[in-house]
Parts: sequence; C-alpha cells; structure tokens
Amino acid sequence: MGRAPCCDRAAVKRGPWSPEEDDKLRDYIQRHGTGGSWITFPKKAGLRRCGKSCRLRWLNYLRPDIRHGGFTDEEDALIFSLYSKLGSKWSLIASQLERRTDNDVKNHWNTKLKKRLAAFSSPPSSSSSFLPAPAPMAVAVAHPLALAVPTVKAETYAYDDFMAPPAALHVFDHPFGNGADQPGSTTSASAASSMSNWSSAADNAGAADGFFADFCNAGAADQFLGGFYYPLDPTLSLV
DNA sequence: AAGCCAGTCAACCGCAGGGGT
DNA sequence: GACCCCTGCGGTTGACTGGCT
Repeated sequence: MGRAPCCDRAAVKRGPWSPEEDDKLRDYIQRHGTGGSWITFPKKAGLRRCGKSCRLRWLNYLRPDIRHGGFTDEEDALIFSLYSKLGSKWSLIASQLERRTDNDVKNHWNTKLKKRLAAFSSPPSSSSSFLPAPAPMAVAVAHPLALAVPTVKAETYAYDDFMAPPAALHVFDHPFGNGADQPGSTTSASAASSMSNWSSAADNAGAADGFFADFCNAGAADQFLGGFYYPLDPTLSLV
C-alpha cells in the first residue's frame, strides 16, 4: 500500500497557473494570510488546486519579497562557496542570499553554474574562456549576508560546522596560497596549499556529486573561485 | 516557413521529519 | 512510544522559448 495522496488528483487542476488563479491566491493571502493550513487553503480561497501547489506557487513565485533571475557574480560566488560546504542544501543556501528562493537557486545551479563548473573541469584548452567575470566587490562586500536562521530542520549546524577545516571557505584571498597570510586566517600555509582541502570539502558536504569532487581534485576550484571567497560571519550560530 | 534541438524554469512528486494526540 | 497529519525539501519532469539548420 502506498502513501495516500495529499489531495484528490482527479478533482484538482494541475499545470501552469492562470493569472486569475494567481489573483485569487494573492488576494486571499493578502486579506487573510494562509490561514495556518495549506491543506485547507484551496477550499477557503476558492481554488481548485492542491494545497501543496498553492504553497509552492506562493513561496516560489507570487511572494512580493522575492527576486527572479539576474544572479550577480557575487551571488554566484556565494552559491559556489556554500555548495562546496553544504552540498545541495538549497533552502539553506537560498537563506544566505537576499530574496532568493531555493527553487530559483537550484535552477540557477542546474542550468548555469553546474555547466560552468563542468566546463572548468575539462581540459585547459576549453576552460580558459570560462573564467568568470572579475568580481571587484567580492572581498569588499564580503558580508552581504544577512544570516537569517535557516529553516532546515534535518540538520543542526553549529559555528564549527562552518568554520572548521576545510578552510578554503573563509580564506580571505586565496585558498591554496597566500590566504593563510591574511590577518585572522585560521589556516596553516601547508593546509591552505593543499588541494585536499577541496576534496574534503566535497566529501564533507556529503551530497557533492562526482563532477564537483572532480572539480575540486583537479584544482579547478582554485582557478575558478580565486578572489571570490566570502569569509563567513564568525558570529554565525545556526541552531 | 518548418522542424529540430538545447536551454530555461515553473511545477510536480515522493520522502523525511516535526509536532500533535 | 506509536501513529497520523502536515510542511518543507530536493530531485525530476515537462512545457515553453529562442536559436539554428
């Protein structure tokens, strides 16, 4: 016996939302909120939709406080950085980016960043043109993160989880080179110069897939992310 | 103009886990 | 502790679009 469906699939509409449905959903939430239960929401709002579909539509598209597309170089770098540490924890990664949804970040990764990484892991002749545009603000705006408390329930993150080795993520300048010379850096020169930092970053992330591990092992991460590192907030406490 | 193909992104699906009883 | 309901998450799918032949 399978799990009971969350709603009657024959009775609910599926597929793309019409402008009228969007209006209904938006209007209802603006006047009454979600009502505390997404399961009962469609009936109350007069929508022939599954509650999960309503929730997704609101959270990923209709919410007024979100942005779509137009990812900046700084955001790309931050996504790379967080992915190297966290793996595919999209909701957690999205929570570190201003007004981005997990779905948006995930799509951006799968359609653009992942390919950029893959191209960078390929032979040098084909990778040189894939250098990201310089991000002159990368260090200067190293704390664009309004580190909201993540909503992830599956794991509890502590300060050490973010700041412990591999140190690449909080090296101010260069993970494998002179980053250790930066004031306040916790890396040793030998550790910072070791490619294994990135390998273990991928391993520790648990969810890092093959190409990313290859990318790390190949040292491409060094070339790709040089100058993009965001020192994580030392006051970070994710519980 | 038509067909094909690749890229993008909204939406769906199934599962894990929290919270209430 | 066991069970159930619900939410949130990550992976995947499929519709749509624009570029190319």
